[in-house]
Amino acid sequence: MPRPRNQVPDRFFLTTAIDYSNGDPHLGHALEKVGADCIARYRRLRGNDVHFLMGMDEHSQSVLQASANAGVTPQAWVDRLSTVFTDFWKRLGCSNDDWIRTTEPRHARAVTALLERIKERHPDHVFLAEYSGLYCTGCEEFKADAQIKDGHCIEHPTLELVPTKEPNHYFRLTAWRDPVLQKIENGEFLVEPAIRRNEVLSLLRSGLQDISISRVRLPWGIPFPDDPGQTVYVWFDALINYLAATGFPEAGYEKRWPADLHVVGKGITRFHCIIWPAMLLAAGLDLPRAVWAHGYVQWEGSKMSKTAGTAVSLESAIARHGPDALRYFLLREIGFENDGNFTWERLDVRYTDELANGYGNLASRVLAMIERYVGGIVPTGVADTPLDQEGNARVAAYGNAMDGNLIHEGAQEMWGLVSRANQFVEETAPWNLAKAKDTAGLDRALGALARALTRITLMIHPFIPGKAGEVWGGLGLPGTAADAKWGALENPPTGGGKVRKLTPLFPKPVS
RNA sequence: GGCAGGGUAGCUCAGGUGGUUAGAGCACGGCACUCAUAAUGCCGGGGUCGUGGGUUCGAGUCCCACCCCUGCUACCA
Repeated sequence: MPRPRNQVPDRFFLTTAIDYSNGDPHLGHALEKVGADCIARYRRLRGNDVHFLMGMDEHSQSVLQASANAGVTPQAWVDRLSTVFTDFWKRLGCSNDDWIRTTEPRHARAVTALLERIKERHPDHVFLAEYSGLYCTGCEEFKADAQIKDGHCIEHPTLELVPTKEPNHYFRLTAWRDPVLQKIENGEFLVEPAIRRNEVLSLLRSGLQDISISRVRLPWGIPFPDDPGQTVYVWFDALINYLAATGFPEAGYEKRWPADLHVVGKGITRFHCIIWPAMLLAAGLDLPRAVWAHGYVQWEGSKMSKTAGTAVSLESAIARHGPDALRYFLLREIGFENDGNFTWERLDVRYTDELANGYGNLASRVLAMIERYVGGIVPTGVADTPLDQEGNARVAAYGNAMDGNLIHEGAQEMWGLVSRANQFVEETAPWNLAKAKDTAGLDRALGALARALTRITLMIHPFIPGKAGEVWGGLGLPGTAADAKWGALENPPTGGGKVRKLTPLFPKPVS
């Protein structure tokens, strides 16, 4: 399959879905942010000029209602949530370059400009029509089928739903079905993984309807151009954040647009893979190169969303073993493709087994042997040991996997090298070399182990940037792991650094 | 209902176009080692490959039926 995003190797504009501000962040939000951050960090390692965007979706009826329930103004409500979200993402080590909020002026400007641009190019693609639906007087909004049970609103089963019509502005989505379909089919616009691509394709093939893009009676939104009585429907509004963050419509936005990758949840592919590209085509703008739709975090096999999400708070999940451990768990156990289960037991197992006994212990034993047997200076030497050879193969396979956003497979390659490094320790038995005063043998073995640990550290850095950074320092390497480039992974620095022993990176809880 | 994906060791999963004793990691049992966070390495036990038929010299791998799970099925985001 062609990968057009690699046509521009230097620049990489990466986004996550903007989070909906109707409640506190949970593990599901965290998976997406951490996964995208892992990709962003990997891309920097690859040498791309990464621009990483995250943000908040702050309009809509639900936000208005949530703020009313809390007894505060909508603005105060979203201000607070924006802070809560950014604090969590900072604690989890997210390296986003920008944080956009749909209540910002730069966003409203872009929404208005995009609508104007569509109307200019295709005057009949934005038009007025009647929207009819079932209106709940309790919620003061139209209800979708999924929100209706036995002919009544789920929230207000005692009230009658009122069939209502209102004039809405519509977008002629149907006109763009074939162009969007074609761009997905020919690989110009990638929808990944394949299961999501198939879903989107079948949706497109089964036909589309024009969509309503405005709402009356909803003050909490962006005013619809030339129609002060209506606001822009929240989804039409929200998608444009990716473009707004490039500075659109101001000159210079083309330096960032199009996005190279939109990371989203599997539930919102039709907005990102059908409606959004249609909007862009109508406005004569380039499509993003790719959308990656990840799965969900589940709890005991069922959805962990707003309702069930209270089972595990993000706060407690971070507190268990620290932010790096949670990042690692989400990416390793849950993965970035299928759904996965969160359980405390699995979190503990991954932590103890892979981080403490695996990576942490390897770092600990390598640094200790360098300290004890060769005076704490990393030996220089020729990278021709079996461990170096294994490293070459693992690094190459890691790169292939990570290039395709298969971060789960990337992690597997990294673990393959950890395993081989531990074997290498047993094979060379440096403690015996030391007894035999075989300094050449010690240099050769410990030099190879230092190079392997350097490679492992760089490969694991996108997953656990904090702890990997500590090991980088422990190896006495120049600069930081975050600034290191691919060359350091292919040909790790050949020694000379002064090691520094570390306190255990992943202490085991005493129990 | 329709479309799509899946049901393989206790757990999480690998197993292109059918072919020697079905694999990995974790968990479990034994042995070895001591540099390391009682860590690591080696060996081993453990599976009627959802069910029932069929094609074939031979099927986890193809065909049919059935059971179960998951996702999508268009304006909650």
